[in-house]
Amino acid sequence: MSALPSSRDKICDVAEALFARRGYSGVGLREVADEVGLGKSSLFHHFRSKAQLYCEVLDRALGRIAARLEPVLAASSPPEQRLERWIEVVVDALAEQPTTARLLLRALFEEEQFAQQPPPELAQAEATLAQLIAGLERLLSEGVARGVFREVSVPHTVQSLIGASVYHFASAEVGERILGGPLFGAGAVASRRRELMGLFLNGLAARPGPVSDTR
Amino acid sequence: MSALPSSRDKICDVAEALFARRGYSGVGLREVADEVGLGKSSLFHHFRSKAQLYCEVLDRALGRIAARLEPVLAASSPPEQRLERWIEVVVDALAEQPTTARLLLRALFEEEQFAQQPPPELAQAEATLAQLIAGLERLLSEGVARGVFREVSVPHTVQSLIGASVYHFASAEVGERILGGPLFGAGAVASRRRELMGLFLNGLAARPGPVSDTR
DNA sequence: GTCTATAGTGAGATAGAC
DNA sequence: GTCTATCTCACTATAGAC
Repeated sequence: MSALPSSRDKICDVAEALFARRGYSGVGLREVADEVGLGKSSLFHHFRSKAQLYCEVLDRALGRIAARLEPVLAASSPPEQRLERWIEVVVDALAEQPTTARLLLRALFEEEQFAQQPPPELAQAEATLAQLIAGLERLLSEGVARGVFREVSVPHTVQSLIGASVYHFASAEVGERILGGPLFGAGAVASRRRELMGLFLNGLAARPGPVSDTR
Repeated sequence: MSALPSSRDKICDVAEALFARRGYSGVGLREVADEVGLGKSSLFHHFRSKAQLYCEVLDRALGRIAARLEPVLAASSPPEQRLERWIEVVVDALAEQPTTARLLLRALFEEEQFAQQPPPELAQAEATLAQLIAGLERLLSEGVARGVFREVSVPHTVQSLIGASVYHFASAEVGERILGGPLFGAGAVASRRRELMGLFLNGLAARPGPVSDTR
């Protein structure tokens, strides 16, 4: 499917890269059009407005993550294994498409821009996000209820997981300076997976002692 | 000191709030001037350009954090206690000035805007940040060396600490929906402190078992 | 130190030919 | 479905009176 990308898809791809780099207000449609190889006005045949284009790009990116997380959140394996898989899938998804983390982290800040007249696509993106969060909350609550996790605050743990995973891959030059190398290299990504699993599985483990690797 | 804020300070205060909310490109000097109660042109008597104003605002915010963290990073207490203090100070600093976290997290993304002609104030902000990170790395390395922390990757742990603390207070509506209440209320802030300490002290604790609260 | 006026540029969006 | 031309508006920044 989709062997030949339509103009619409090409516009979205280009816009996603630009929005991720410079944010909503930092990107001009002129720049998008030029990079796609179209005139500026042609964009308005595919999208009603810049806001709609942005929200569609955002929804696409969230949808990609949601699609990969769905099987993890629906699984019936024990919570600590599901959390391990969650971290693995999220890290891999963010690492494969370097634009995603920045786009999503920026989206936190840009929602205000659409507070007045939110395009319908925004509501869909928000619904997707709400579903993702609810799934993660269920996973954590179950772990706490079963006594395999400490009695942490589930919402705060969700925040920490999002922060530690999304921020890292969005941190660009600052992150590369801290790591002393590229964020998206295979080695760095594998390290991130390992470190996040270690931090959260040990950090959430119920009193007796740290959780040993289950594999 | 500074009982009477100068125009310069007022401009910085207003600009900080706006930059935090809408980012560099999302803010017009017109809006800043109106809110300060000045004409647009008057801003240029205090700042050479919008870029310089932004970088000065950023440096100010970073300086506030650095000033509070300095004694923590210079202390000679054991690493796990210093980490506890680090979390406490960072959470309190971010909580007291709600604009700070958003401004700093956004700054990650906006550095590219000044890549061509970076104002001198930007270099100072970067130096301050580098110092902060170096101090945190020292703290963690020492903990690992003494065997009180697991053999984690120090740079990755720095990233996780930044992500989990800064992201949280920058997460705005998304975070409030997850928490089910305000981010900056006294209770929520205390919870955040507690949860972060629990996560990181347990998550970093060396093999035998979780760290007990030292107070 | 603040103002008005304005230069000069580029933005998002529309109309209508092809 | 893409184009050219154009509208309207906002932006950063400057010049110069007060």
